[in-house]
Amino acid sequence: MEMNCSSSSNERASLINELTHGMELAKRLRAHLGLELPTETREMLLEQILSSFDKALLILNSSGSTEWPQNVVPSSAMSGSPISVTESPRSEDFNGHQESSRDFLKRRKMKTWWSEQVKVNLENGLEGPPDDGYSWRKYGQKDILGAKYPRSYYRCTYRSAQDCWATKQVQRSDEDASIFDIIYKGRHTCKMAPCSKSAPASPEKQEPKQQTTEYHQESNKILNFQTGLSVDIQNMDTKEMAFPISSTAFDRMNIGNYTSSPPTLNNNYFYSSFDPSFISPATSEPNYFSNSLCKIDTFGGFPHQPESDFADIISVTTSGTDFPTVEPDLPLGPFHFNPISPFDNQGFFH
DNA sequence: GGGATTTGACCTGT
DNA sequence: ACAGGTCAAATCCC
Repeated sequence: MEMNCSSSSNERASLINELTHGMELAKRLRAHLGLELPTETREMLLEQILSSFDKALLILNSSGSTEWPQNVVPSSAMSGSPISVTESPRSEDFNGHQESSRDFLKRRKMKTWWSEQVKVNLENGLEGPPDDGYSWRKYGQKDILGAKYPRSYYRCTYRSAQDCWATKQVQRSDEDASIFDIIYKGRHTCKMAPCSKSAPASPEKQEPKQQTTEYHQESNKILNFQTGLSVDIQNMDTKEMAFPISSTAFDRMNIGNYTSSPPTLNNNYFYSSFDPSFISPATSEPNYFSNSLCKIDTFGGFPHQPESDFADIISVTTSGTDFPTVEPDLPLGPFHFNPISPFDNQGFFH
């Protein structure tokens, strides 16, 4: 899966093709979405997915590299999206691409945490948020002042084994017990155990004394909840729709038939999905995507950073809608490390 | 018995 | 001093 600066034009063309394909997928998804999300939210999410692809194409085109295929149709012209990139407060610079891609990337590398709200269908017996595809170990629970429910703290099961420092906090919403606020900190650097593990992860017990075995029993459903289990993203904090594509949103687009992936992988998710070496022509092959993701070597160096580094929070908004987590001290964020990142292209940075 | 969870103690920042 | 976050021994569960 090595795909570095010397990637061939063909590979880049594939990347763009996949981006284009992804956009088409999003559009299809928009057409077939269920009724779980409020219409507004659903539309917003999807439009952002589309506009994000839009931006990705823009970035590719504005990379300045003449090596890039020019057959990309940037902008909404292709997506037909009624919402342009100006939708995002911080993306306005993208209009007329006044903002350089580098500047754009600079902005993107700030956030070290992100949150999302997950709504569960209590009727299904779930006591906690859905399995997000990772294996978490609970290491603490704390009553939070003014909060109705305690906050649970989780860390990656493979913290010691693989030096993976991803953590998350889960707290049930005061207003709506079916909503869980999940804050992810750090990204997974672990090469996860087989994603096939329908495993379990985060049976958040938010209500003391309540058992959550039902949650585990529902894990299979969770892994397929795109097909019906109502675990919805509600992270539509519109205060900062800066970067429309949310990993979670993207994941939930179901490229790879896996819809509950956490943002932590998302950068990898995002790009890997366009990696010709990872993706089969039929991107919808069940599990293929997920498995390939699991094998992605994530951004080097990160795992060795103390957890406290994650506290370097720049943006204070929730927003699973943001492109998540890029280490502030990483020179170029995810793009820098992603093997297929167009931004590794020398032409782009130099 | 081993891994996961619980929970009081401890640490850290404000 | 207080609240939030983490540790780690005790406990639970398979």
